[in-house]
Amino acid sequence: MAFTDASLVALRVFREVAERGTLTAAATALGYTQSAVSRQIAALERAAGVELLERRHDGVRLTTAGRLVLRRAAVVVDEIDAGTRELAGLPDDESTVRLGWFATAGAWLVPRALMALGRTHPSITVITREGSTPALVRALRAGTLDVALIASAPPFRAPDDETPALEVDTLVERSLRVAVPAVHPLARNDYIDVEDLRGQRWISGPGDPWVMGVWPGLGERPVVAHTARDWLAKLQLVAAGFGITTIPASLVAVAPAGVRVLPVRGGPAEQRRVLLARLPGPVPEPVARLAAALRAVVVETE
Amino acid sequence: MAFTDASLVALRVFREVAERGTLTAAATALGYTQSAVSRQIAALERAAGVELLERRHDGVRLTTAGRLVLRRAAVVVDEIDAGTRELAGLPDDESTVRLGWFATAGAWLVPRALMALGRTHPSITVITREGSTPALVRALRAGTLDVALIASAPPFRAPDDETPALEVDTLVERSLRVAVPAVHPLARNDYIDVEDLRGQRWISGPGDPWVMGVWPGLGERPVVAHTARDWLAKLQLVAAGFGITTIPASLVAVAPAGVRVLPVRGGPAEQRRVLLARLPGPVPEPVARLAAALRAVVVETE
DNA sequence: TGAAGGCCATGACATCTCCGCATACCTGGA
DNA sequence: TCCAGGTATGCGGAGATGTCATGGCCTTCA
Repeated sequence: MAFTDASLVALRVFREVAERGTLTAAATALGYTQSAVSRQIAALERAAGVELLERRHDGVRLTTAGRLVLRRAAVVVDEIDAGTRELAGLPDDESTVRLGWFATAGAWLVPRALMALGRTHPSITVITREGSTPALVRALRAGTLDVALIASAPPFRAPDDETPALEVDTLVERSLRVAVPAVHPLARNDYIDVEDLRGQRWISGPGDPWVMGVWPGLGERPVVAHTARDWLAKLQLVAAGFGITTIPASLVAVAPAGVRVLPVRGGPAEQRRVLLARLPGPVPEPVARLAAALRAVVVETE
Repeated sequence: MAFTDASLVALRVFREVAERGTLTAAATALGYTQSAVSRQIAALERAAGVELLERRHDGVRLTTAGRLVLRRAAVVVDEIDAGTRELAGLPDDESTVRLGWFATAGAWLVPRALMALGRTHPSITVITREGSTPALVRALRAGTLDVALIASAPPFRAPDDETPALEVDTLVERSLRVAVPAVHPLARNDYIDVEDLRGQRWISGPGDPWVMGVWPGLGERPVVAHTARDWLAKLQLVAAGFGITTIPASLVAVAPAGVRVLPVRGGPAEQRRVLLARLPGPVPEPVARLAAALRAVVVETE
């Protein structure tokens, strides 16, 4: 048994696992049982003669050998898929870009950029997908995305520490702001003093409230009145006066009526970056066009 | 069932079939039965939804779809093999060149070039294989050879008519000569008149005697006393006085004692070319070095 | 501290795939 | 007409690959 005896199915499954970070998730994505995926991976590892995955309590991570195999698997699977299209007489998808984005980018940046790109380069097809930073990074490494918009907060670490390092480009850096109800006392000024944020009722995202939704560094356990993943929901909750929340400056333009978005003074600067990440290597022309469109939107919203 | 469901084994088998030109030959090369190969190909065709091979009485030929699939299969199989080496911790075989050659080139050109290359570029490994022109061309197309030495006779047609056309480079063009026993009456002069070739006893290669071994265009049924595939055998037969044979000028240097190699005057010029062929695309540096070494040998033997 | 819920591995079993063997079939050449 | 060289195919056994059900491990939360 050698790596030569690996099966295409196993390679496909492996790529999916690498992208999802979990055997179970990969299984449901592929319409398999978790058991089947487990066995496929086991078979692939037997063929490779090495552990490809590091099992952890919350899923799996690629080992060094796993990353090697992933690169090969991505090429192989892509080649097979390209052959499939070719046999079907479909055009080469050279003009299709697969873009991933973090939730916030979907509210303004992505649609604007796609509109602009559609006007200037109607021949470019863009397929997009929302995802968390780890999910997007995994998808880039698995070759399932060409490019991804990623959010980054201080201390602005690289999205992952694998090799080869992703090529990361800062699209924009802005200060974090706070969204308050228009009728809220804090809405009277054109800015908010950081001290006034203490004791407020917060609307945060799901999970760790410090991660998203609550002003960082307040040092107190925040009062989280509501949690919501969706920006529209959050902002409507704010508009209705149920609390306040942090918001990136880029969403100012789409804040609904009844919401004021204000900068915060005092305390350390809370910068947020929007990154454009992709695997190192030559940049296909459609990808460059899309990147340019994204940059243009950022600049004109400046 | 879609091309997506093709199996790696099937792709490997298919490449071998494309290279050998015969299911049976591919089977023995792979250690399979002909039956297994036939089924694998059938399965691949079912997956592709198209006939990949045109069945002929003397073997198979690739259809248009077959050529498409072959290109993909070569990439995929190479990728898997590269992954295998990588996992085994072996170095990337970037510095290995796979060279194919026709029988005559093995007597002088290939060993000389390898010696020279070994002196100037000891880090380059060359793996070689002898084969007929069709076999070499198929191997190039299957991605099993990087470059091949091919013999060519008038009217100097391209080695095949598939697309993309092979990149062919004429290494040398020389006139065909005749090897006669040193004691033969024809050996008295420094050349032979074409008329004197009539009625001679010939030592030809196997198969059609006009193809190799007998002077072309004599218009008579030649008297073939012996047939031999091997140059050493042929030349020793000549030396022993059992007949005469045609010989490319490049072998003059290795003709044994008792044999004279003479040019022929009169009649149309019988030119023979040695070609260097490879798939179109970028030329890896080691391949370029090898080509240079081959050219150098040709020039210095001029 | 115990229950729940996320993850992965694995034994049991049904099914399908794939190979070798033997054989049938086709075609061109002696 | 027979032979030689090719490919296709029915048959049976071995192995690969799914599902189901279960078990173990870890973290979280009440």
